[in-house]
Amino acid sequence: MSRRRITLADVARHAGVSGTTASLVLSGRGRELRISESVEHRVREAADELQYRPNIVSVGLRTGTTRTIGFVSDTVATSRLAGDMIKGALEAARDRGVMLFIGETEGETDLEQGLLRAMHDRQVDGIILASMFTRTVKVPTGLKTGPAVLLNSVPDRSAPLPSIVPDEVEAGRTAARVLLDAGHRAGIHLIGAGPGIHDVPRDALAGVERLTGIGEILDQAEVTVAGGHICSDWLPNQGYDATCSLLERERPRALICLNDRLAFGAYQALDAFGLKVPDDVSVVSFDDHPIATWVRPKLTTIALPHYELGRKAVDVLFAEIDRRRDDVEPDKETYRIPMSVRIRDSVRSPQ
Amino acid sequence: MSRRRITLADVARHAGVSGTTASLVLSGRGRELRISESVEHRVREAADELQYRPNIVSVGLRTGTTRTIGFVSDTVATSRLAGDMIKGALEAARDRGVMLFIGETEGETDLEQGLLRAMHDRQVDGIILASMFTRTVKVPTGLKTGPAVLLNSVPDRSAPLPSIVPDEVEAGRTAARVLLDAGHRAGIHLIGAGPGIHDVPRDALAGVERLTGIGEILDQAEVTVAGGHICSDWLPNQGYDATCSLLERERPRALICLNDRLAFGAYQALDAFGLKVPDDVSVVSFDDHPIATWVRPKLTTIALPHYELGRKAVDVLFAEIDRRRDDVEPDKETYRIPMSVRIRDSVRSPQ
DNA sequence: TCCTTTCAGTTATACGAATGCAAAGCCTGG
DNA sequence: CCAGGCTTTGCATTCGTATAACTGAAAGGA
Repeated sequence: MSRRRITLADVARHAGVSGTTASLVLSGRGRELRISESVEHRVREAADELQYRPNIVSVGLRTGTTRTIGFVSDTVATSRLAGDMIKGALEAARDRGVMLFIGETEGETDLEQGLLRAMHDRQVDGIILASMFTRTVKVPTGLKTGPAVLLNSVPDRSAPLPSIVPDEVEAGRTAARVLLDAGHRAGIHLIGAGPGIHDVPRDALAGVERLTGIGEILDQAEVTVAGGHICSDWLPNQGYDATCSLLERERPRALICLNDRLAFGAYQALDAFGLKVPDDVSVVSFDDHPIATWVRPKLTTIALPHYELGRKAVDVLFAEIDRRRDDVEPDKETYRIPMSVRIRDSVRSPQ
Repeated sequence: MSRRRITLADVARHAGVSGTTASLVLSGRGRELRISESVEHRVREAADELQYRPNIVSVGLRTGTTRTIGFVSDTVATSRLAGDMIKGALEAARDRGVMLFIGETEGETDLEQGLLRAMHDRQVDGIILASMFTRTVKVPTGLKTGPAVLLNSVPDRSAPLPSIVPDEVEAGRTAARVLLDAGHRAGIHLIGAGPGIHDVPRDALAGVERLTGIGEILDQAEVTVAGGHICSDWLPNQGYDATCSLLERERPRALICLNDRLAFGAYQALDAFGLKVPDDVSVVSFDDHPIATWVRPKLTTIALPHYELGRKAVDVLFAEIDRRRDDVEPDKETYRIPMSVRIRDSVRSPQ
């Protein structure tokens, strides 16, 4: 096909110097190692002219660093959430000249192991283990060797690792404040979880934390939640069913839906009962799924910061890589990324 | 940190043979090169015991093949479409023991160039250039060097490349047949494009092809489209507006929406006018976006085969890699992946 | 004058696996 | 008992880059 790639040796020959000299110049250490200005210039010229690009595979073999990180998630396709997280990670990586391997485990341990091994075989500089919904995970052994970060999940006691999660408790507080600020004091119902703090779908750490935040603010205001309805999955039809069964019993003034898909179902149920959002019932929700702007009226929701989560994961990972290099003790902090509210048209004061 | 990786030399030493022998055995060429059974066994034992894994970076340097491919798309986050395509590609890659680099160009040529270069620097075995909506693309120079495949786009005359696209024309035919089979003969309106074959959003190849298929079948049945309404973006609010302006003028019996998000908007408009789907108006659409199963009644739609597109791209890419290796002339075929209909509850016979 | 520094690079080697070539061991037939 | 062929294994080199160690010449100091 096209002719052979240009190597460092070609550049050196073209500039009439040794490979070492060319290497020194191009890795920017020419100055400190006393390469003369003229030689430095010659080498740079030659590299430019030949369009030299270092072969990263070779550098990887020699130095052990490949400017490559792995992004392993349990599911990439389930929702666009993953997409935004990957996008954030991708951009942060690009800023550093680093490439991203991606892999998907589908929650299966052996696939996960295989993937982590495949990545280590390729000498990745670090790994991001991402989860598609916030939860506690057992850290796989394959992660304990090199630099790693948990994204959207926190480690159980098995191993300390830095982790990045959305600040769900604060999001819960925000949601409650939105309703209080609008003047709601009664008839507030939860859709998807509650009323107890542990009435959440299995492993749904986000649920627990959102409820915690909600409860905290409502308690402070001495407002009590009128009721809650747990759903096993946070999907539209469950939101619909839960809301219907609520509406058969009583007339709520406000709904806090645990995510936007539930809220979408709730909209449908309210519509079926001839109730208007926000005149009859206010709705506030979580995630800022695209559908939140598609429904009428548009949904006020507390946004998951997927993009920022992805970016932050890369930042923390590189900090971790640096501390390992410098032999500093590893990070094990949990970074909470703020979730900001998107005020739209689904909340109004009662009356 | 943990102790040094096990290398081939360790295995050889442990088995009491030379590196060559160990290499031969482990690369499966022991038989053909007549390594004795006992030695072969010893080497395998040693490799097992030490948990040897070949360092792919090294192999990459030596052989030039890294068991890695690049997946470059214009946007990964815009919709979940990308997610499914990546998922398909990922699984097909995993079946081959290959890893995937991903990158995003955001449609910018210089980012694209940088990415392609970064991938070549890492000696990828091939590249998939994916587009998030079906269109014609100018093949970037960086792709002409190595094996490459176009996904969800076709090359312009600048260079021949194999490409994978959904079979949109046939999808259009299917949509038309769905309505004809239900007995619709009049009052069929298009939302999002039409009535002319080139009344589509800029670059929306999918639009042209869907319209072609629709027109073909309706013509055969001597049915004429009652009207069409082009939308600049295929988003819910545009579907809403288009449908509202239609409903102000006349009463349609069936809508063909050019995608599910438009259909969602159409649902809202129909609802606002007090019209019921499917009793008053049938709706058929394209894509099979998750929302198609969330709306009530569920939407009959012709599904984009994202997952299959991703898989096929990897298959074709590897076929291409093989033919380059064997010096066979390159592939330049366009592979059309069938789009299958998801019959749900939004179509009923008129009357 | 002789020895030490500094300068401005170069030579040699390593990273881990693959592979062409050579050679050692074994067997068989004369 | 040995030549010659086959079988089995090892040595040395290669991929492209980084880097420790070294060198030859000039300059500086006693």
